[in-house]
Amino acid sequence: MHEEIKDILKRNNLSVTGSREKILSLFLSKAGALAHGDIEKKAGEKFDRVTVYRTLQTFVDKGIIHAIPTADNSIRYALCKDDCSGGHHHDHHIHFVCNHCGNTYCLDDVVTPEVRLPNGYTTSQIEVVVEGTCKACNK
Amino acid sequence: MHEEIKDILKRNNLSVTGSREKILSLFLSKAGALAHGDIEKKAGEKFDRVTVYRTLQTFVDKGIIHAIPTADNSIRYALCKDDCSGGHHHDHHIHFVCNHCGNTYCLDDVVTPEVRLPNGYTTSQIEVVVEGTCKACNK
DNA sequence: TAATATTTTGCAACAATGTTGCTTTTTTCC
DNA sequence: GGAAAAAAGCAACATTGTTGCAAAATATTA
Ligand SMILES: [Mn+2]
Ligand SMILES: [Mn+2]
Ligand SMILES: [Zn+2]
Ligand SMILES: [Zn+2]
Repeated sequence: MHEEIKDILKRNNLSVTGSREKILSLFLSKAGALAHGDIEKKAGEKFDRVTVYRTLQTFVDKGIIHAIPTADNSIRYALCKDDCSGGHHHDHHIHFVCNHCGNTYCLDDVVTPEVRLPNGYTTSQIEVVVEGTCKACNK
Repeated sequence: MHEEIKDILKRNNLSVTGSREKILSLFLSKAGALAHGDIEKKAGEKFDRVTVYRTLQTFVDKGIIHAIPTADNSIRYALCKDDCSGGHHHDHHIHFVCNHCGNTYCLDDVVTPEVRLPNGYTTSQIEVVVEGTCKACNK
């Protein structure tokens, strides 16, 4: 596990530092997405608030994580699939926010649907966020 | 025009006040959505910042406007169609953010697409935000 | 219309979130 | 191990959002 983290950092030409290891480990040990606040709380005792911001920004720039926009206006982040490396994001999946447990998941197998726009509009990206009750909470 | 504003407020059991008239007029005179910041700037000389927040919240509660989540995490608001009144929102349209002019539009004629979720998930709401270049900017 | 009850506003104070410059520390590379 | 480069910490600040309360405006009733 620990080696995997170093691998990810090196693969992205990032130096291996405590905060990066810590924050990356948070993502790897959690299925869903993490809100900025969660990360700050869990990493914040050991690392400065500013460092958390800069680390997350670095990870987004490198294509290691991606931001998920939600209705309550609190950014969440989740790990990208491997083919996002290099600063270009290719996340063609949708996101699911559970109103019951509050978790946010990447539904990697659900492809973003086609959207027929009126004439004149051109598309560069489509974001789909579904709200509802997740698998675990429906049991 | 001014009578229309009063009508909307009265229909929603809201008392007619300066800030509500002003903010509502901003929405009626603009095709697209307004960011909170825009509203604060345009209404802020005359009204307190807190009043702007409370007015927008009131409008959302009443179903006069709805919030649009965007990737840059700045809430935008747009007028609801008439059938939203009463605090229940029924906005089954998608939103379009133009990367060129920065405007955000409700595409009222584009119905939210069906999304096939994995077994176990249940849906209560679907948000679709498309980014690209708008009609006006493509000309 | 005037008096009263209700609602809204502004203000102040505060909390939370995000940003920047600069110095010190850590990491990388030779 | 030492030099160069990168990251972290710190402090200060800016922006955004929230709350309680007194004053003002609006609605209601007589
Ligand atoms: Mn995702
Ligand atoms: Mn809309
Ligand atoms: Zn759940
Ligand atoms: Zn445009």
